[in-house]
Amino acid sequence: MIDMSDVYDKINDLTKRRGFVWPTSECYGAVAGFIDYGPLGSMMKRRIEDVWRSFYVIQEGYYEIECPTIGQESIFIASGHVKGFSDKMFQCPHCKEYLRADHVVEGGGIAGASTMSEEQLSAALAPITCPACEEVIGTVEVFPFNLMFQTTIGPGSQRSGYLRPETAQGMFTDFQRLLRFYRDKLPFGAVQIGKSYRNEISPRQGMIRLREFTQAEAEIFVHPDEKDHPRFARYAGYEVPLFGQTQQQENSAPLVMTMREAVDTGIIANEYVAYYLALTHQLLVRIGVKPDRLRFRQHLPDELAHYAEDCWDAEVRSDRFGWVETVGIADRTDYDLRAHEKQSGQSFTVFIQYETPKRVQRRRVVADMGALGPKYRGKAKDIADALATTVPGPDGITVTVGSEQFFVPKDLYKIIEEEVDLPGEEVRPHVIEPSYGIDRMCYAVLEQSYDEEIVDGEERRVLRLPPLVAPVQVAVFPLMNRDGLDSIAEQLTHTLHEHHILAEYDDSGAIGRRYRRQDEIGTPFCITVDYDTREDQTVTIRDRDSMAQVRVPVDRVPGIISDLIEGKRSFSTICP
RNA sequence: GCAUCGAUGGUCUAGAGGUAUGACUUAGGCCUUCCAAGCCUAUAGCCCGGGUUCGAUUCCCGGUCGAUGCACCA
Repeated sequence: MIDMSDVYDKINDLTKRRGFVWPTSECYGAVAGFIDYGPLGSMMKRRIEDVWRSFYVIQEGYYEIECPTIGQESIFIASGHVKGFSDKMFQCPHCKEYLRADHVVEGGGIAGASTMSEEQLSAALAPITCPACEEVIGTVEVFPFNLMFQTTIGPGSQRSGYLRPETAQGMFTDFQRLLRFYRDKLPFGAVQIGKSYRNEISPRQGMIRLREFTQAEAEIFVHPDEKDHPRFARYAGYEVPLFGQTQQQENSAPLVMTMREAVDTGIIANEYVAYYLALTHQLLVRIGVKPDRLRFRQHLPDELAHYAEDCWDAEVRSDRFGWVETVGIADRTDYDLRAHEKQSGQSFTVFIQYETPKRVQRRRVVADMGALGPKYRGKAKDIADALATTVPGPDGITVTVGSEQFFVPKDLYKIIEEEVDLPGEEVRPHVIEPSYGIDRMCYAVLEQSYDEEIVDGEERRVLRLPPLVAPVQVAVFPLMNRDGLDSIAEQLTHTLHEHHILAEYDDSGAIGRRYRRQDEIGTPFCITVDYDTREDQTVTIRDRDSMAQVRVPVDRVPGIISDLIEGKRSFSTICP
């Protein structure tokens, strides 16, 4: 009935007009890839983040941390972003087009381009024709384009720093502190909501692809051999549409199945990943994503990061952009902790006690320091340490210390065979990472909430936002701004504020106009003070979606509105 | 980043080498006893920089932003 084909344009228009999202620093000309959240957008975004917190922090018990958005170079050397987050590019000398060197080389029929050096790529490109202008490329320089914003820390040192391309690294670099905080037990998790930065080459698509964006990420550290979620029962029967590798390859529809089935049949790698798929589904639906516009797509083997065991994207279908990746849920194994261990030289393991100590046979090489000392002098200690980690030969042991080799005859050490009780072992946890793009969630919610209908021959624009995320929670109107109705309405507004409800008072213009104003920004309920209020202390509550009204005593309003916002009851169950 | 097209009050829009039309919105007032009613009044605009010109919002060049395609990215 209503043409929704250019919903994106309508959303863009509405969000600009009504203060949800603005182009940034417009007075100097906006910059692509950056946006400002206006008053209502900031409020809505905050509410969405708070729903996220209610799941991850309150329900799951993973506390939130807050790390700097600028990180020193070592972090991103370890994470692989310094090296791996850059594309090797070149500029076609003829048409000035910037192109991915490896893609063009592969397109030219040469295999293995992804592992080539810049020089090799440059050489390989020379005889290939440019896919943009079809000229033979010829001599060209291949250069790395890193998606990270680089900066320097401090005035003199010129120490290199980067704006973080994801919030995740903070949870990894704080691993040992977090482990202690959670009293040395697995599993535990920490989350972070904050800004991340990627210097996209050509961002478009409004809120979908930004150079500065908000992520909400959880890093859950689990025992590598225990990927059964302790509270899996919560979501075992929860059904989710799964667009697995097989369905994608066979071009078939997503399978709807319970998480129990998905894990048992091996479609999802383990209970942890399945658990957060289901949780994500529940979360996205709660903020206003329609279930029929939501699916979980598994990464195909060639797009799966080499270290990841399994990865699923929650995709939300947009009228304008198709299926948009909005959340990524990955089992990253111990890749990140291992990388930081290597880069920092620190330990990123957890000591796990066995239930009963393990009795093991152990053979130790113990040096006779009384003999080694006089013989090797200053090097005796190093030699003894080296002995401890070697396997003895029949007559002695040859050890390497520094660049020197020493043959240590067998009478200078003793071999001790012993049985010892091992109380436990050092384990490097695996990481389960649900990573949410908050801006994309905001856009999805706006797009899917947008509706138009004809009421009495007039178009009504309404954002059918869930009350939980609507920026303004309730509006209060006096039917007439006189006869004392206005002061009663103002008083009610104050009372609502005292109940921590964001209520907006409006007495300007006809009552119908005021309803429509609130409809357009998604305010779920409007309260009207009329002449009856003066007689019997009742007001009407009007529901945004049905436009229906019920009359209730004014002193019950705060309680009813709170219940409606929190979803403890629905509008249709309100009785006078 | 390349190519094409575009940019006029908050929004939509008319327009011409001589500072701009109309509607909606917003604000104030009148009116109005529940869904953008009516009347009066007001606020508010030619994307930025340079060039041509007596004069440029209009023509030219460059930039910014946006749309589309390519490329890139997720």
